[in-house]
Amino acid sequence: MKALPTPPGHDTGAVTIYDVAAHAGVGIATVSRAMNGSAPVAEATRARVLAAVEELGFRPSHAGTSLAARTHAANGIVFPDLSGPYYAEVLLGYEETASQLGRSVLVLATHGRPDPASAVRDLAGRVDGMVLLGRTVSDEVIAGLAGLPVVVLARPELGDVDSVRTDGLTSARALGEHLAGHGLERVALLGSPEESPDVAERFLGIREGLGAHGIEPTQTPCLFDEASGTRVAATLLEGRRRPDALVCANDEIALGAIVAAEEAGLRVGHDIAITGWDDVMAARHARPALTTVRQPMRALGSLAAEVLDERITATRTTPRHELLATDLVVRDSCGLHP
Amino acid sequence: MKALPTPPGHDTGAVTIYDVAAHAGVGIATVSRAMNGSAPVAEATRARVLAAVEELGFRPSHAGTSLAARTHAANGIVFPDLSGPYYAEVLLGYEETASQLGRSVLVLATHGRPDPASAVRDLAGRVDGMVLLGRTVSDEVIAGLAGLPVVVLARPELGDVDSVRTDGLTSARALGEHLAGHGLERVALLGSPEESPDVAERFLGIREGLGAHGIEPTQTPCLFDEASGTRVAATLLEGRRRPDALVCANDEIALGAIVAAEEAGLRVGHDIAITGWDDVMAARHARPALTTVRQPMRALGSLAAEVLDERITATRTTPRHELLATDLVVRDSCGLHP
DNA sequence: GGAGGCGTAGGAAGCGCTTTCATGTGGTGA
DNA sequence: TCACCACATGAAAGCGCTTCCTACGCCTCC
Repeated sequence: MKALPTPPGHDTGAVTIYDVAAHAGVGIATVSRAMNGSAPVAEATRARVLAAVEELGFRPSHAGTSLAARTHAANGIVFPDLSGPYYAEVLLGYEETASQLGRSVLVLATHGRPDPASAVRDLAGRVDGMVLLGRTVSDEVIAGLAGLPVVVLARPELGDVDSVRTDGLTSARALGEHLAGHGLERVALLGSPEESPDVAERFLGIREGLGAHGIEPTQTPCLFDEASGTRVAATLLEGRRRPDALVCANDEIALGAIVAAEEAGLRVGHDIAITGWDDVMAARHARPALTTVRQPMRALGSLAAEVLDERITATRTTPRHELLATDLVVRDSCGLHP
Repeated sequence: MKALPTPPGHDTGAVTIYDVAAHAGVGIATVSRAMNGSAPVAEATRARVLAAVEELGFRPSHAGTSLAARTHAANGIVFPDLSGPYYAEVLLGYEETASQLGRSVLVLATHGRPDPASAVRDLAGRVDGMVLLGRTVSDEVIAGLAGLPVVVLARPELGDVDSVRTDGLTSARALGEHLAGHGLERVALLGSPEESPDVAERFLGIREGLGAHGIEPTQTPCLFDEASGTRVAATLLEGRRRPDALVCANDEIALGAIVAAEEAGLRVGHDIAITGWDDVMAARHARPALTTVRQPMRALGSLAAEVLDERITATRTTPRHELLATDLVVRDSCGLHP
C-alpha cells in the first residue's frame, strides 16, 4: 500500500473524510461519492468505505458540506414568542414537514430581544429560507432579506412574499351571527387589533356578523394573556350598562374573563356570554366549556414548510398565498343551547 | 489604486467578504478584523469597511465562518414530541438563554420519525452541543456522540453526561400523603412508568406517601394523552371495587379521566379524587380545578442551556447534575378542602 | 543617523467537504 | 492485434471565512 494523501493540518480530534479515506485505502472523492451516491462507485469499494465510516464513527462536518454544496439544508422559523399552545403546534407541523424534506429547523423567538432585526438577519445567514410569524419584524427587514426565500405566517400579504394564513373572517362573521341569535345586545370586544392584523380581521368579521342584526359592539384594548383578560373584564363588568357578551381576541383572554365573571357572581353562559379564539386545550375543559374558533395550527406550520420548500428548490417562482379554513366551535360559554 | 485580489470563482449572486474588501479598498483579513474586532483596525479603515458592509448588504456566510472558526454557534435540542404545553415552555427557556449566550437553536422532534438515531447523529454534525429530552434515543446513541457536549433533560443520570431534572420524588410523596389524608383507600395509578423514568419516579414517591398510611395503590398502563385517559379511566370506573382516587401520570390523562368520571355520573372531588402532573393551563381552568404538580419548565430549559454552555466553552469539565424543585398544587379535584 | 519597536494591513494557508477534470484499467469491435 | 470506450477513481480546485505570519511605515531612543 502506498502512502496516501493526508490533510495538511489535521489537528482537531474529530474524524474527517481524510481519515475515512485513509482507512479505506481510497481517495476522499470516493468517500464522498460512496456516502452520497452522487456518482457510481464499485460495490466492493462502497462496502469498504461504509465499513470505515462505521468503524471510525465518521460524521461529516456540516460546515464543510454546507460550504462546498452551497446549501444549508436548514430552514428558520421566527416566532414573536413561544409561550402558549398555539405556537408549539405550528412549530410541530413545521418541523415535521421540514424534516421530511430533509431540512433541519432553526428557531428564533424575538420576544424580549434587544435587536430582533439583527437576530433575523443573522439567522438568514445560516438557512436556505425562513418563515416569519406575525408582526415579529418590520416589512423593511423582510425586504432586506432580498433573495432569501421567505414565507410569512399569520401576517397580511406583502407583495411577492409567500404567505399562509387562516381565514378568520368567515368564522368571525359566523360567531357574530351566532351571538346575535342568542339575543345578546351589549357586546364588548376584548383585545388590541392594532397589535395583530389577525385580530383586526376577527373583530371586523364579528362586527359584520353582529351588524347584520343591528348590533354595534364596543371595543376595549387588552393584552393577550389571562391576567389581562381578568383585569379588563372585571372593569367592564363593574361598570354601568354591563355587557352581556365578552368576545375575546383569544382563548387566554376569555379564560381570564371567565374568572372575572365568576368572581363578579355571574353565571357564564346564563348571565353573560364569553367567547375566545384558538381552541386551546383549556377551552374544552373549562366549565362552562368555551365557545371559540379552531385554527388548523399544525397544518399551518406544515403548509408553510411546504410553500417555503418550493421556493428554495425553485420548483415555483410565482407567489403563493394560502388561506386555511377555521371552524367555529360552539360550546356552552356563549349561552346554553337547548 | 492597484488591482486587488479577487476570489477565483466568484460566481454566486451573494456578496462575499471579497466584494466588501474590494469595495472598501482593503484586504479580506481587514474586513474580518473590522467586523469581529478580533484585532485592532485603524478607526478610518473600520469606518470604511463598515460602510461597505452596509452598502453591499453583506451577511457573512455562516458556513464559511463555521468552518474557519471551527464552531457552529448553535445548540441542538431533541424532543420526543413537541405537542403539549410542556415542551413549548422548555424550548422557550432554552432558546432564550441560548440566544443570550450567542447561540442559535436547532430543534428536532423524534416522534414518528423512521430513524431517530441517525437524525440525532446528523444534528450532532451541525451543533456545538445538544440537549436531549427524555427517552428519545438510546444510551448507545448518546455514547456514540462521544466528544460532543450533551445534557440530558428529564432522564436519569447517565455516567458523566450532564443532567437537569426535576425532583418528582418529594412532591410525589407529598401528593401520596395528601391523598391518604383525604381518607382515600382504593387508589389507582394511571400511566406507563416503563415509558418514562420521570413517571416511574412519580409513582414511586406516591407509593411511598400512600404506603406510610398503609395504602397500596393499583397500577394501570395508559398512554399519555387525553383520549387514553378517558378510555382507561372509564374501564376502571365500571369495574367492581371502583377506585376512589385516580392518580394520573400527567395532566392530560387526568383531564381525560375527569371526562370519564363525569360520564359515569360521578362528582369529581366528591365521589372520586383525580390528580394530574405538570400544571398545564387547562388544569386550573378545569372544574373542579385539577390538583397537580407544577414543574419549572422554563427554568429547566434555561438551566439546560447554561449547563451545556459551560461544557462547550470548557468552563467546566466535571459532570454537573441539577435537580429542580417542584410544587404540589392542591386544588379541588382531589377532594374538597373545608 | 541608524536600530529597534509599534501599530496597521496584506498574503496565504487552511477549515472539511463537493465536484470537475484527468487518468488508468479492462473490455470490445474491427 | 490495436484503437476506442466506458467505467471507476484520484488529484486538485474551490466554497467563504479566520488567523498566522510577514511587511511596511513611522516614530522613538540611544
